[in-house]
Parts: sequence; C-alpha cells; structure tokens
Amino acid sequence: MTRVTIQQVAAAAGVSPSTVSNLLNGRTNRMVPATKERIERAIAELGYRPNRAARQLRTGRTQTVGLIVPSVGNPFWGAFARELEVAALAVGCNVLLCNSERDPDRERRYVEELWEDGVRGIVLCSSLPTLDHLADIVRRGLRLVTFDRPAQAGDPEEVVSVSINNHVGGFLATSHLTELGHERLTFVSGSLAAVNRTGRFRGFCTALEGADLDPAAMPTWTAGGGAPFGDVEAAQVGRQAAHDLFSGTVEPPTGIVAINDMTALGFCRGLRDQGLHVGKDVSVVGFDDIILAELYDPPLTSVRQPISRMASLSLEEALKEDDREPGRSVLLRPELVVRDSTASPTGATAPVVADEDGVLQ
Amino acid sequence: MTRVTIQQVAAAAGVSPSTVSNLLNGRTNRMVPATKERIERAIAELGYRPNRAARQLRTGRTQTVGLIVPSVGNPFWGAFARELEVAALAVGCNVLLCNSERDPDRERRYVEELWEDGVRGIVLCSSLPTLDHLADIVRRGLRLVTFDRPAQAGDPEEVVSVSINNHVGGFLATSHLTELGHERLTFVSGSLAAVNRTGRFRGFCTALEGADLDPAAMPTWTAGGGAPFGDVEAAQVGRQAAHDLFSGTVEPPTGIVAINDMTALGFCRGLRDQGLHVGKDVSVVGFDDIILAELYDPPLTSVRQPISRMASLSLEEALKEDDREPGRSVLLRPELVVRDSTASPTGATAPVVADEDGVLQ
DNA sequence: CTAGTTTAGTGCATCGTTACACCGGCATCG
DNA sequence: CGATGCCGGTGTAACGATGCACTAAACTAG
Repeated sequence: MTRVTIQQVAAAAGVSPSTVSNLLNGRTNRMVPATKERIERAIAELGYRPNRAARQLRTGRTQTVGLIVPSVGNPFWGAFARELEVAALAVGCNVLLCNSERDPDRERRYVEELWEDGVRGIVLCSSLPTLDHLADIVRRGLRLVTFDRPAQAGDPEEVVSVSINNHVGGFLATSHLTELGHERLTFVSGSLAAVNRTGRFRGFCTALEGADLDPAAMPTWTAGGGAPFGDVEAAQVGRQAAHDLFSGTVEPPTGIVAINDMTALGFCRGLRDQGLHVGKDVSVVGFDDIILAELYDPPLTSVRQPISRMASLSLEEALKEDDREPGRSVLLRPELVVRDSTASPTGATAPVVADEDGVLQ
Repeated sequence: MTRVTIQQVAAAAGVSPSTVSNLLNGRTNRMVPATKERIERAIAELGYRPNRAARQLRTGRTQTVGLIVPSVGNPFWGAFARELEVAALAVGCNVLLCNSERDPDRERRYVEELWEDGVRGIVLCSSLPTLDHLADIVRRGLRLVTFDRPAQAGDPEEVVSVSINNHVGGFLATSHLTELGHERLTFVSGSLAAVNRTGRFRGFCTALEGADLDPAAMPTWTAGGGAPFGDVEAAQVGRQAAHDLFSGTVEPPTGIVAINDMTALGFCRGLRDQGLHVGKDVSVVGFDDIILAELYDPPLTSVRQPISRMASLSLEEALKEDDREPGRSVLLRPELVVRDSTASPTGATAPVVADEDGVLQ
C-alpha cells in the first residue's frame, strides 16, 4: 500500500540514503562493488521505484519530453507521436503529448506549462514563421527542437531543428509530374503561412522552371489565411480546392501537388464529387506518405518522410544536455513513392521505373 | 529566471504562506475579502504559478489523467485522444498519452507508472478479456475507466466503463447488409480476443438470425491470435482477409462486416488487388467512422461512435473523486452511416432512406 | 465581567530525493 | 614519524507546497 522509500532501501542494505541515491544516479565509482550489489538486491526485493515528484522537486528536472503537434487526429502526427514514444521508451523517458491545433496562443501556453513542469526538452511540431512567442522561454534555458521547421533567420540560436528538405520534397513531387508530361499544375494548400509549406512550394516552383514552365502562370490554390489545420480541416481544404478548380471557367490543371496527404485525399474526394477520376483525368501527388496513401483507391503517389529516423533524432536533440551545438539544423532527404494517382496527362499509365515498394531510386 | 514561490507571494501580500495556500486551495472562507484580494493581486503581479512537483510530493495527487490507447497511429485513437484533451483542458487537466500496442505487459507497465506518478485517473482503451493484471492496482485506489470495454463479470467492481453498445453496432452493420439482400456474409477481424470485438461479433450473429440466416454457416475470418493490433497491422489484416476469401475455391461472401475502419479499408484495398469493386462486387461495412471513411473511394459505410461525448464522459469518470458508483457501465448507442461501399448484391444502388449526412434514422 | 465561541490567520513538521560538505581510516611519501 | 591524499561513505539542509494544530483578537451570552 504505502510506497517504498529510499530510506527503507537504505535500511535494508545497511547503508545511508545518500549512498543509495549515489547508486541511483550513476555515481558508482564512490562505492565498493559489494555495497553496490547489496543495494541493488534491496531495491529488487522491496520493489523500490524512485518518487518522481520528489526527485523533480529536488533537481528541477524530469525524465519527460514534451511533444506538441498540430493534432493527433491527423494520422501523420499520430504516427510520428508513436515513433517518438518508441524512441523515448528505449531511453527511459516519457512523452507528454499536446495538440496545439496550430494556435500560436495555445502553443505558447503549452510550451510554458511544459517548461514549468520541468520537461527536459520539447519537440515542437509547428511551422510558424517566427519563434518570437517562445524566444524568452528558450533564453531561459528551454531545450527546444522544432520538427519540420528548418531554422530561420531570427530564430533564437539555441533552437535545433529536425526536418526533411521540403524544397527537395516539393521538387520531387513536381518534377515527377512534369516528367510525365504535365504542363498545367496547381499547388494546393491551406494557408501557406508555415515555413515547411513555403519550402515545398518553392520546390514546386523550382521544378517548374526546370521544365521550362512558368510558375507565375500556374494557379496556386490556398485556403483563406484562417486557422483550420487539423485533420478534418485539411481534408476539407482539399475537397474545396477540387470543387473550385474544376467548376470554374478557367482551364483546370492536369496535375496537383498537395501540401500533405490529408489534403490530397480530400482533393481526390472532391474530384470524385464531380465525376472525375484520379490518376486518369487528374494526377495527384500527396506529401507525408501516411499509411492511408497506400490503401487509398487509387493508391496515392506521395513524398515520404522518414518519420522513424526523424523521431529518434528529435528525441536525441531534445535530451542533449551539455554539448549544445546551437542552431543545428538537420535536414533529411525525402523520397518520392510513386503509386497510381499519377499518370501522364493522356491517361496512359505512368512509365516510371520504381522498385517493388514503389520507391523511386 | 528563478521561479516565483509561494513565500514570495506571501511576502508581497503581507501574509503567511499558509494563507496563500489556503486561497489556492479554495479555503477562502478562512479569510476576509480584503486579504483575498491582496493575495490575488500579488499572484497576478508576480506571475506566480504553483510548482506541480512540490504540490504533488506533498499531496500525492496530480491534475493529470493518463490515457492508454492501442496506438495513436490509428486515426480513431488519434481522434479520441484529441477529444479527451479538449475535455481535459476545459477543466484544467493534462493528459498523459501512452501507446500500449495492445501488449498486456506494456499496458500494465504504463498503468503502474501512471499510478506511481500520481495521476488522478486512467482512461484505458483496451479490450482485454480480463483486468486481472490490473486488479491489485485498482484495489489500491486507482480510478480506472475502461473505454470501449463494457464491464465484465470478474472485473474489480471499482472499475467504470464507457463504451458504445457493440452488440447494437454489429447488429446495425449486419442487418443493413441483410436488408440489402445479402445472404453470404463474413465477419473480418484480427484476433477476437477483446470484449468489444466479441460484442460486435455477437451483433453480427443476432442480425443473421433475425434474417433467417445461419451464423454457423458464415465463414468468419480472423487473423491468428498474434499480437498485431496497430494501425498498419489492422489494415494489413483486412488486406490479407480479402486475398484469402477471394482466391480460394469456396464461394466468397457478397458482404463484409469489418471490425473497424482500418481493417475495412485494408480489405477494400485487398479487393482491388484482385480487380474487384467495393460497393459493386462486394459490400463492405466498417466500424468507428473515422474521418477517412468519408474520404475513401467509395465512401465507406460505417458504424459511428460518438467519440466526443464518450471522451467527456470518460474524463468525468476518471476525475470523479468521492461519490463512487462502483461498476458503473455507460453504454452509448452507435449510429450507422450509410455511404457507397454497400449496395444490394445485384449491384444496384442501395435503396436506403438516409438523411443528408448519410445517418440512418 | 467572565467564560465560551467564532474569526482570521500563522507555525511547523512533512512529503522523498539530492548533492554538497564533511569525516574517519588507511596508504603513501619525504 | 607526521603530513598529505584518497577511498568509501554519511549528515544534513534544502526543493516548494500543504494542512493540521494552534492562537490572538473579537465577539457573544448569561
């Protein structure tokens, strides 16, 4: 019923609480092996588990990292959260998950709260253009890792970032379409007020230029600057875009690059609303390669993020204590996974060489 | 830089720390209004926030509830986690999220850890047949709410449950198919070693009997008893089922009831692998009505769980302190949402009356 | 006017762990 | 032989909030 304390362990092992504490904190060089074993036996026999609250009160630290995502309702973030938890578990950490819904206020409140709760670090999945709202907390020592938001000029230099190269991602997606022969493309996104998104968009433009197409001539569809960035909303945005683009008087595009898979899936749904066929009438490329991309009909061509690797890297950085390497920015390379939602504009099947998994080499 | 403590507030307000503590804990009847105001002003001016660790060490309580889900990678759980967080936020609580991956060991470890960390209650999304592995912790006072797992005989009586009526859900899904004229149905699931799953299956059988069909004559497809219950796995299970059922020599079913939407979507994918069309060649009903059900092609008929309502109820129960009503089991009624993945076996469109939203009245 | 009661607020021990300062004893050194 | 250094380990004062037991002052009743 009542918890086992360090004193009871000490008594059982015939040493002082200090010595037990020393063992617990890895200062084993301060004791003879026999003592160490006695203590370890006592711990095992009594089933002792250190009291986190007491420990934290004393040291001001936790074994917890905070994770702030836009919304776990979005399968991409759900999958990432899961990966981060796996990584954390492996090093004896906990993950405290928060949904910001991409609201800067809520984001700040969560960061403050986590900081006051003494988390070791925070992995922030946000792509707000500035980190000004968090600058003071970072200066006060918070270990902040931004995920999918490469470091920007003006960021506090202590901030580390882990991200894919969004420019390359946007480029891969787009040049896949131009290589298939598409010449009228549209970039579909909710608000572009996020640095990962502008990166993807720049990749889109670069690829167009490489194919001798004029980015300025391509309509870009973005939702109003409004807030919605969740799971439902992302799909809604895509669906709305399809309605807008294919019901007007202007000539619609033959290829679409969507900001993420949920938007892409929503877009596909919108196309169907109008009797159009994805992969035949219109080619669609998504981004993130969530599990559902492969299950969809047609299976969705998408830019894959190596979330498992990114999760371990993020965690590592969030836990790093001493050898700070300020402003470090890790950029991983995304992969294009070609499936059936893309084809040449004539309607022929994509003549693309890919391995069994659909990964373009 | 350094935190504001209760002593500083007390000094600023010209009272003792005890009085500030009294205010903080709602014992305002013990002080004159003027004092109360002075303290409140001091708190605001200094930006004081109570130290959680200290508070917890002293009281043994937290403002945190634990949430254990099989895997947030599954959009259903992601959506539920988000709803629970919303509910918690509204009453000033935090949610600590854990993925059990449906591993009883991991589940138990998490429960223990959360309990030792002093959470106020735990919402456990698990449907293991017994709670034996948690019985002792519950007896020691843990406030446990099981989600989507109605109370079973043999459960510790302190446990409360919040769930839909799975029997009704299975019944709704199945009778929808029989009413369409289907006579060869298959229930597709990963392991059935979970009470919510057996409930759905019983509903399946009841509906068959109601339609004068023999449940025993219907093949049930279940994956081996193995562990996998995650997001990837659920879809994989469905896909495998489709391969098995439609490649053998036995006459395949015309209608499928899947244990959840991920499995249903995987199943649809598997049908396509073999050139079959969902909603034409085979009707498929899912369960949960995740956001992707509507986006899918064809949009998936599914049994909707009222997750928002369930989340608030779960939270409420998890926080309830005193008036324990042991063994309470809340069962909500699920809704069938009819979309295009189901039709009569001839291939005609479903002649079902539904409102604009697809909700069957 | 005194004894008793209520009001408004305080003192202090305490939760379990940590880490710095310290200490006795033994070995080594010049 | 006395001084020095190291080894293995201990004593103790916090960390910040809580809440019981207590009290001084004001008020009430008889």
